[in-house]
Amino acid sequence: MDTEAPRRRGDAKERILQFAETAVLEKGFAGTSIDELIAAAGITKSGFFYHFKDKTELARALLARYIAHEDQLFDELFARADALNEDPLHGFLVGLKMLAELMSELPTGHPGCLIAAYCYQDRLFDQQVRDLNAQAVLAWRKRFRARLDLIGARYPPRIEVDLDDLADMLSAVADGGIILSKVLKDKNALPRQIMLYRGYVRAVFLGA
Amino acid sequence: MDTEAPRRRGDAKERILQFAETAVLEKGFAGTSIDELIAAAGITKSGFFYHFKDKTELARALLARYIAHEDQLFDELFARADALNEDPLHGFLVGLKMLAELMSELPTGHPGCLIAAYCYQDRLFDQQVRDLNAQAVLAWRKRFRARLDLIGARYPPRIEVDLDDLADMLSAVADGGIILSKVLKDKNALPRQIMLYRGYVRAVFLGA
DNA sequence: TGTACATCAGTGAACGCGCGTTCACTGATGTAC
DNA sequence: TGTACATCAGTGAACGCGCGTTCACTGATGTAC
Repeated sequence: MDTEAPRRRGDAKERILQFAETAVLEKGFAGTSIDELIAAAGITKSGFFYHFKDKTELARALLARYIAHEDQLFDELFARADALNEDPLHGFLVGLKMLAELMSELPTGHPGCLIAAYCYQDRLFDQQVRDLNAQAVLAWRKRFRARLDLIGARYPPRIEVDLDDLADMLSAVADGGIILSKVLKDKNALPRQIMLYRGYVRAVFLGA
Repeated sequence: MDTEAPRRRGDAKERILQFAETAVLEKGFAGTSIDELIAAAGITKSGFFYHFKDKTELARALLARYIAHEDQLFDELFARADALNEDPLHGFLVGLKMLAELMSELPTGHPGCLIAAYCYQDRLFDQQVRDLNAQAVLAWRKRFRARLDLIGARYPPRIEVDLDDLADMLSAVADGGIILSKVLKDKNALPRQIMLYRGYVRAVFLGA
């Protein structure tokens, strides 16, 4: 029943990042010690400082890795959704449904959004990290806004909404849904909120 | 230009709680030291341990105080909104607008939601604190669900939504909006999200 | 009204552990010739 | 193909500061008689 991956020389950095992400989402950055990460990763403290010059470099690497993963996930998910569908509105609605399903398949619920976690401890980080965080949120706004523009060109909105706000709302509902799920220990709260957002988008462009 | 309140004997506990809330929202619980709180409050470390038997008791007191404040705010705000209006739907819509305006009047934006902050470091706290957190979210669901039931009885929904989910969505949009505002350093992001939620509620019960 | 005692709201000094960080060193792997 | 050297991915020991916590004590305020 030993499911641990074998510890190959050279994997340590990625193992550190993996454990660190989980730990930071559970206990915060200041509450996560280098000692516990190296214990989990199976290297010594000096090994840690070989890979990261100090703890703030870990924070930076962690966030950059998280953002890259999320971007890739959204790229792939909406590409798959669009492949099933010509229409930009229906492609988006399918994508949102796939997103909700993906979230409900997570066996122990969503582990948390690192952007949100960092936001609630941002005085611990330098400006570079805060900028990285803001950049990620703006990139998501841009991504979904472009999609909503495409939809709006074909389906004149029935409800007057600002499309930047509607694009931001997906980030907001996702972050808020994650918090609901975590606090209530109900992993379905997040997918239900995403489906509710989907219902709003449908109502905006197709009417009630 | 000295705007500091005079330090009366006996105020120290409340001063600690005040500083602690701000600090915890900016740096997390583990990142906030007792030393900095007593320095800000102007007492010694032993004074801190006179008021709180250990640091986790501070966490508990902080959360209980925050939840009580929020509950009071919602009570008063929706009572005022209802006083202006007979109809439960229009009372709710007015209340949401007042909430959005209240949020936009905060000079430096919303300081953050302690529920969300605790959620992202919940392994730092004991079960009692986690339960307190979950209880608060469930109470808000109950509060807004009761309101939506009242509305639904008079205005049959035009869009099929689960009313518990719609009630939860206000918490989600508020938490998500706070994160947007903080990360983007745009204090209007939160009130705009609240108004967007308001638009959804209107569409559900009045149609597009 | 004065005195005795109790409680409240702290003080001051000490403690030890865990934290992030540094530095000199090393054994395995990769590269040039 | 063998050897010399460089780089990679770490090790081991030490350091000092800041952290949460304890304990014996104290001066101001409140209460009983």
